[in-house]
Amino acid sequence: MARAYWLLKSEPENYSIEQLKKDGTAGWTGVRNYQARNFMRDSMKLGDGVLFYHSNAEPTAIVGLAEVFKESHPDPTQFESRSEYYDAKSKRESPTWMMVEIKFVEILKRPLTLQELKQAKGLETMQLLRKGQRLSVQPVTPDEWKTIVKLAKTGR
DNA sequence: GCCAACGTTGGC
DNA sequence: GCCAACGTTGGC
Repeated sequence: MARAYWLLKSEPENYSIEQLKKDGTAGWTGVRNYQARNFMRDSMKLGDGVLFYHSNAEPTAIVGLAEVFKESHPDPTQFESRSEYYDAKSKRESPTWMMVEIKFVEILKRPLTLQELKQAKGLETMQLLRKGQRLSVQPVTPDEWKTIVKLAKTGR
């Protein structure tokens, strides 16, 4: 199967691309939205490309690349009663929340701000740019991926 | 199964 | 900090 592509949002105050670079890999814990979970559980495969996006940031931007390092497995924080992600209804025999792990690839030479992405040719239908789109895990098309990687390399 | 109330996300 | 958009909850 061909490599697929994704966009993951993170608030840099919570977890930034710089931190991912330091850590090398990161478990994507704490996702508590069913649609986002389904993407991680069903569709994200080893080696898939990941755009790392800083939300609630100055500026909001795609800041780096990563890839799927470990496919779907249960998010342990759902069972940790002291975690802010604790879910009392989730059972160990049938965990509600799944996660993947990602591996750092690179920090973009320059961040691609939301503003710039909105103006870029070829990204008009990108999910991230759709009004009201709040999903923290989103699919990215191969064309969008290509466009974004090229934008990051070439300046503009 | 509808839908109002409430909570969360995230750009600005 | 505001608030629009969306998801979830729970009464009926």
